[in-house]
Amino acid sequence: MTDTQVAEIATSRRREATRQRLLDAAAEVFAEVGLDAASVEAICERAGFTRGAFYSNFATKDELFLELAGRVSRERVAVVTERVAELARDGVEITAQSALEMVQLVLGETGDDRLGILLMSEIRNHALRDPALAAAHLAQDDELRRSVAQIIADIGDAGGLSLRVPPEEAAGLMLTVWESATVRATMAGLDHEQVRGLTNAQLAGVAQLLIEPR
Amino acid sequence: MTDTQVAEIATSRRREATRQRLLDAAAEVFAEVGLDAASVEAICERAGFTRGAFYSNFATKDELFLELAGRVSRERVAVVTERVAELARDGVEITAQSALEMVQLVLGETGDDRLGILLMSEIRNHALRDPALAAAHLAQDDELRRSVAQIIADIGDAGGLSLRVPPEEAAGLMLTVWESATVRATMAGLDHEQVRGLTNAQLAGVAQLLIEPR
DNA sequence: GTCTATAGACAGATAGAC
DNA sequence: GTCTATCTGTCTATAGAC
Repeated sequence: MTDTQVAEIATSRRREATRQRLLDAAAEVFAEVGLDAASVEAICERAGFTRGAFYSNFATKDELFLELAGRVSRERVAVVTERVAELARDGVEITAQSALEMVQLVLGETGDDRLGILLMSEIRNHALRDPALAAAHLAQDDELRRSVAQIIADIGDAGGLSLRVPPEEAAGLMLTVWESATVRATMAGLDHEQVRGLTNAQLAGVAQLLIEPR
Repeated sequence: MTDTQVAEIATSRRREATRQRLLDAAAEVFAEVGLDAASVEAICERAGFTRGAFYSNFATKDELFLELAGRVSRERVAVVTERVAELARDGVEITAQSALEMVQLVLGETGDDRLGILLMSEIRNHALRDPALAAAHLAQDDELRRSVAQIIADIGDAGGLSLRVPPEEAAGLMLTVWESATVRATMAGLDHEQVRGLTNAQLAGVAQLLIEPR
């Protein structure tokens, strides 16, 4: 390996760190004031850089937002798929009233924080007007649904309970209710724990609806 | 009545018309580009006024947005409550498979257009960061839910079918699914009819879940 | 010493408010 | 139509990592 290659790696390491810090700062600022109201200046200030660093790393604010949106969605999917993996690893062992278990598994520690909720809302809002963003958003949403569907199917098999709709539909409904509940609770000004409690309750109710009564 | 009084009424009439035109124009522009990106200039141009007229009627852009948000929510509620009234007037007459009827009644012709969807998303997004807007939004949402719950209860009584959850909960779920479906379909770039079709299908599915199997 | 990521000033454009 | 504030994106000099 030549000296220049070593240098390149070192610099790109530093560069990558700068990128990440800018993305983290942007996430905060976007969540606080929204994409449009967030100035590049404010993002840089939060990250501890000046605008030179910004434009050295991103062509425009939109480009940064796009990358951030992707990151957020991927993280969301990752958390849930991790749960699927856990489930498969430990071997599922669920009893009759697994409605609540299902709930816990779907959102588990995913107790999305306020920042995450605000960011998702911001992304959704912009996706309604930006076809490219919309496509990416919908694709990642589908992936999330498939992951949740997998969990639900596994639980159904293991617990010996039958669902009134296919796992995919059940997953879609659960996710819809989950999002709606978190947004409403956050809007009502509740704190993290309360948001989670309310969301759990809502999800438990839907889970009961989804289970075939015997 | 004196001449000045007549003049005053005429003036306030004209003023009111100006306000409404500004609000209509703002609704369009906000839906198109979002609250922040919508310049007062653009709103005035759309309405056929100059900025002078704007600041004569509204103190700030935010004030106008607040008023518009209220108007949009009230309209939404009005459409649904009107349906409740119709229902009571005509006398309900629904048969076994009233799942779809329920759907039709809930959204009926409410096939919210693209503009309405974008506006609601914009309002929701801002309500997450503005407590005052959030309170108003949640209150109107509750009112809407109560109206729908009323419809559902009526249908339940008339059709002799029992629901697996209280009407309020059923209404909440239907509305959640309704909103989610319209947003997703709109995001996918579907046209008005397709959005409605997809939303109807989703709602029909949920209605089936809500009905007690016999 | 070289190289480049970053700082910070700068220009052009456009916003809101009156 | 004006005035002030602010924002974006560019450009150049430099600090600091190798």
